[in-house]
Amino acid sequence: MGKKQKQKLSSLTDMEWVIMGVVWEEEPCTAGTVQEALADQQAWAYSTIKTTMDRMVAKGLLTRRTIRNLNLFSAVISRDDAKRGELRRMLSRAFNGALTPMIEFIVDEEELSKDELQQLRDIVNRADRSKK
Amino acid sequence: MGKKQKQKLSSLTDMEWVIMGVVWEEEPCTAGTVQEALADQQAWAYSTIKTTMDRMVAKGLLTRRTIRNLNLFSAVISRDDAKRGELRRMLSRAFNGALTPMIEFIVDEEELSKDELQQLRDIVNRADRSKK
DNA sequence: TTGATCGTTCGACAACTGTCGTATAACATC
DNA sequence: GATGTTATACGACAGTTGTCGAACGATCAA
Repeated sequence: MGKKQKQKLSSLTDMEWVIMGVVWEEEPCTAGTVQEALADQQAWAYSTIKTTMDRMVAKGLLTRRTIRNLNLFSAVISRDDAKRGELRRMLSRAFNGALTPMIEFIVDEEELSKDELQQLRDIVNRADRSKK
Repeated sequence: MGKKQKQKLSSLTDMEWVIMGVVWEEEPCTAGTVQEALADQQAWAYSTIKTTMDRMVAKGLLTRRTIRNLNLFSAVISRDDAKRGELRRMLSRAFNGALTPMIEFIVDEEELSKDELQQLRDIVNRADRSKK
């Protein structure tokens, strides 16, 4: 089978995004590590994080490897998978699943600075060239 | 104050999107109307829809006007508001809140057909021109 | 061996969401 | 007025998410 396994299109909750953010950087890591990494932004109790991470294992977002009494967690999905999931979810809810309507919306609803517009054009041009 | 009241960035649940979809078309309308409009796609009981719409009033997504024993609901937020909310939410979770990283991601991760790419370029060019 | 520590396990609880059923109130009709 | 049809009002329940506290097991250093 090809590279497109359509793996359940994982969608993360707010807290899951925050936790994954740390895991992607530090994996494999413990709940304690995550807590420390977040200490200055989020005042979460250890058990809050641990519970959530356990649930994430149950949901297939993380894997757990146990050494002695240490729980080392690793990500099952990549950051890009997560981004893709988020993007697709948003598209299907708000833009009928298609990309161009979204771009159109952005271009005429959001206030893009000339600068951003230029950036967009650059990106598109670049891609166009490389795709040629 | 300007036109940018930052109104709580409403984020809709799946079901709310579906219901709003009908309300935006038919408003002001009753729960029964919504149920009928969805009958061929969703097998929701009347009370499921009604309960959800009542909750949406409580959340400020809909308003209710009562005439006799009739509940007429109308949307508080526009479809564009909802789109904007969805888009922003997605951006802040997955792309650090910024647009260009997302566009970049799309361009090199998603498989855009040459066609779509051309569309994108058209849109951007058009915007660029009108903005000039 | 005895604490002090650190990590784990487990159970709890309140919101919010999806989902209904049922008991009622209003109304149109015969 | 009796009756059927509608729409409403309410309460309920399970599952998910955010959030902990407390009890308990393992480690390490004195």
